[in-house]
Amino acid sequence: MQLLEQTYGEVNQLGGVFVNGRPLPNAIRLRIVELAQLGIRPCDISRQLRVSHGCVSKILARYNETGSILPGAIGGSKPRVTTPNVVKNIREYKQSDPGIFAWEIRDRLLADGVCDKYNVPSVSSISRILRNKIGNLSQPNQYETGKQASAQAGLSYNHIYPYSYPNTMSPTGTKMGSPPGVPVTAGHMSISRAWPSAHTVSNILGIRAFMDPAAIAGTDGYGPKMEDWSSVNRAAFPAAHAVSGIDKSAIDPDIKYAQPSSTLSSYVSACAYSPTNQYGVYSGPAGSYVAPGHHHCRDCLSSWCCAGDRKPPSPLSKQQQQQQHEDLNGVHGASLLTSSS
DNA sequence: GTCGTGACGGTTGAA
DNA sequence: TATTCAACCGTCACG
Repeated sequence: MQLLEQTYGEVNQLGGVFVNGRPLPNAIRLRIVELAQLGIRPCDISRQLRVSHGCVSKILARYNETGSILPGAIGGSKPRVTTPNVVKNIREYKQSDPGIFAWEIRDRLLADGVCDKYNVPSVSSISRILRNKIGNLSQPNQYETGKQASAQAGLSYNHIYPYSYPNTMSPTGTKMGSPPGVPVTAGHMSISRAWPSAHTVSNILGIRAFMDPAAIAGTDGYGPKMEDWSSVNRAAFPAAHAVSGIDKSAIDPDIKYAQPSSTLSSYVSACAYSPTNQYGVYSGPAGSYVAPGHHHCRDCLSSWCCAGDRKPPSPLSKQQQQQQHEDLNGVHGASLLTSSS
């Protein structure tokens, strides 16, 4: 079924081919951003590329926000927050105070700096940890009659406050009424989610090539899995990148999969579809008109890591525009981007 | 006509 | 191994 869809795709109202549930090929995503930066209106981009305007809007918004044209990481789960260290600390808290509530444990994890607000386990997770992992310490099987005190402590909050405590927690997760001045993990904003990002160095280093022609030529392009995509991000473009002084790429949590090692043949960040199907369709001059003068950081092999060197957009030459126009015509015509200058 | 947004049906992959 | 769940996707329709 899935294979069928990937093979044939679907056709939207504009006549464009897409695969439901799957991201557009990076070539098209890139083109959307390119055209937008050329001043072409989203509605025109939508028509030219035969991509729904909602999608164009979404991709552009995402690009403006994160600096990446890449889709986010599809599937999977968030990284586990119940690391051994966290469990260990929870165990200690529980041992020292068998009647401690899960939300109190959560607060203590924050206060003690074991976790920050981005990776602190939820109250329900803590409850689960207490129940499953260290329940035998102070929260024995509820069928047991012994150890009543601790067991009751464990049961009590489960019965009264099953999992959520909206009235006892501040928006920051700080327990209401906790002593003022208790540190609640500040300064982790840049960490974002613990979820690995497409914009991690490992991803960038894994870039092998920019475009998979199959991804551009037709629905075959949807075949590669998301984890095989690598960073095609704002680094390829000269537009503003940092927001509020923060390099968004650094905090962008999009993709979580490292890419196979490779070289960057162009400052246009690579888009590795599948490792076995990577061609530098966009690796050459095509990138030149995308971001004239912008080059990889040679130290990190990333075009985005050094956000500071991003340059403002430069207008295309007529020749470049002509080439781009030709490229555009091929986006949905299976002949896209075989060359550009 | 353009654009932002939410619902929807779908895919994906870790747990 | 199969299922569940929560992330994401692009399209579509609406305002």
